[in-house]
Amino acid sequence: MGLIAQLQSGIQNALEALYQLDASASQLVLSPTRKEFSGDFTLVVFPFTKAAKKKPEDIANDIGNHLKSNESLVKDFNVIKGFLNLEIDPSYWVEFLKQESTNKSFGHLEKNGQKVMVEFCSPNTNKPLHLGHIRNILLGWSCAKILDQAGYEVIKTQIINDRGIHICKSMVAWMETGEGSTPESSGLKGDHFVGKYYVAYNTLERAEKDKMTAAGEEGDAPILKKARALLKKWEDQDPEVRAIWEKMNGWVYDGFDQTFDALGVSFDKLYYESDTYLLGKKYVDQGLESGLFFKKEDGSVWIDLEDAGMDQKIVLRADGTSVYMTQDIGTAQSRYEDYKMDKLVYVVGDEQNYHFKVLFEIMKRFKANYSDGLFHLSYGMVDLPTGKMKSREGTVVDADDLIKDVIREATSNANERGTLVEANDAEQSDIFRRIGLGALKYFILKVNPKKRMTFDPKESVDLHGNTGPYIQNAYVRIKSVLRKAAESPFEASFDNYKMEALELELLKQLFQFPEVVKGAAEAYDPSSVANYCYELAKNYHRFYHDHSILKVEEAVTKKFRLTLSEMVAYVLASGMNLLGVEMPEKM
RNA sequence: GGUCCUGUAGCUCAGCUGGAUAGAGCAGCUCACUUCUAAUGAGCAGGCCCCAGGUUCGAAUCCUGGCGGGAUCACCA
Repeated sequence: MGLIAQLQSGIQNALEALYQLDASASQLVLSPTRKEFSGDFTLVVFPFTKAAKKKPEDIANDIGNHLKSNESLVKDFNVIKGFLNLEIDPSYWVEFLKQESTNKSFGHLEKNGQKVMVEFCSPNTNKPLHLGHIRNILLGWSCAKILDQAGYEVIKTQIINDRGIHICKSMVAWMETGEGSTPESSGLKGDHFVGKYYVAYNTLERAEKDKMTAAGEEGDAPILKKARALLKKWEDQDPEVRAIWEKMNGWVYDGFDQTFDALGVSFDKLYYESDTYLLGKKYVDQGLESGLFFKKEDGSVWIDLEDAGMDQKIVLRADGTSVYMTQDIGTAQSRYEDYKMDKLVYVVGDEQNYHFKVLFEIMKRFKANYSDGLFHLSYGMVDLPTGKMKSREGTVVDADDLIKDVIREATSNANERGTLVEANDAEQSDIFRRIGLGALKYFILKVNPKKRMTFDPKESVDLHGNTGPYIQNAYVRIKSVLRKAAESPFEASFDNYKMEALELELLKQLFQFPEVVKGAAEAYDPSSVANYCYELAKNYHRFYHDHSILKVEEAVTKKFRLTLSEMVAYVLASGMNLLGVEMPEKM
């Protein structure tokens, strides 16, 4: 039984013995004692005043005394107002360190036999990735890591939006103005190359439209008509068009792969919309048969969700073609056929909240096996200090540029400090990469996903304060001490060690880690892990500042502090790994 | 207009399943490197937790109603 559960059952026994009260564990608010009071865990006794018919202070004292004499864990207690502060026998914490410091799977929850699929990134293939995708990718990746560590089997996937009018626009522009150029011939990364033609298309269309307006003509620009014709040919499987489409998409995928590599992310399975966009139709037929859907006079198919507080929603056009919802129904079902997952998480921006609310309701009515496990990890838009990112105004922050910038910043910062002279170039650039990306990833993931966030490029590469590098630095400090310690090995046991306040605090924090992982997995929220890592690093920095490790005389103290440090390093690395952040050994 | 999200220090954010005197970082001002790395630590200053009611022994946290910001209410994806 865990410590908390043991305390709770002790308190239950106390309440039963003292007041014949039958309290459920959930009624027992047992929280870590606030720093300004002494004790380890605090029980709030106000809820029992009515049933026990006593003053809060008396109840707290009664329970405290009962626990002290019946629970060996509880060494002492104090009462302030209605708060019972319990002090755990310090040997418990020392024993905890002894046990868990060698546990290579500390913070890994037991396998629960469930499968979860996480969809994230899901780009269009007509332009490069930008800052918004980065938030999406980091959230999805981190979420997948957290779920994996919380005991799930995780399948990472994305749906690639590789068809539609926007792709055809890039194609038209390239066919008209590209003159056979390629990413190689132009020295551009594939996705940027194709993106260039998407921009070119928009410029062309606007120019044509302006000319038409000036001439008093109405209607669509000729180039738009060409793009539409291309889409029609694509849908009719025209081999020539398909070949160009495949070639251009191939360039884009090459480019994306480089960005994914740079970010250190990967996927287990890719779904392409060109394969899936027709999948939903058979479910429309099923829905019609079962009466879930209904047909309007024009032949379009709808579902009525008004009894669930939503509107009517179209699921098939009158001409029999799919809409977004049709595709998502089909894709979800086909994923289930592929993987039989228990849960399905979509990492998609919050502008699609309503879409997913409707989709999940439909899947529930379809009685899909995984419908209780559907979750939309919705995140807010990323703003710049100057306002919204707008592609028309050229204020979009490109993903590749951003990655380069943060690494460059980490590099120049480190060179200024000049502490890495002994490392060779390859080592150095790897360290700078870890620091730069650590800064970027932490900066984005520390914010609660639901919140719209402001991204200040200057602040994102800041290496002081509540940042990724600050946490990495705590790890590096430990590693440096451990390296030095390894030079003169010694044996000692710290069984009877008497801890300093900061040491106890660090241990209690380490103790929390599995709970943090569990909570983050339940809430699909990496920011709680980020904040935990920060608090742990902060306490370690303070400990490191106040207490020597290698310079203390007593072998017992030295051993304890080394072991404690080692475990802090392990948990920091493990926690940051959940955010997709790699730790440098030196910095 | 309906629905959903959001509002905490000058700025960026924690805390929100109700608990003790609301916390960090940045920016500003002090101080501490002959040290296991100062990418650090200690301190000062900075708050009608958007407003008004309600529930409660207790509200930043829950409820109601406002106000500000955002999204959405497409046969685009």
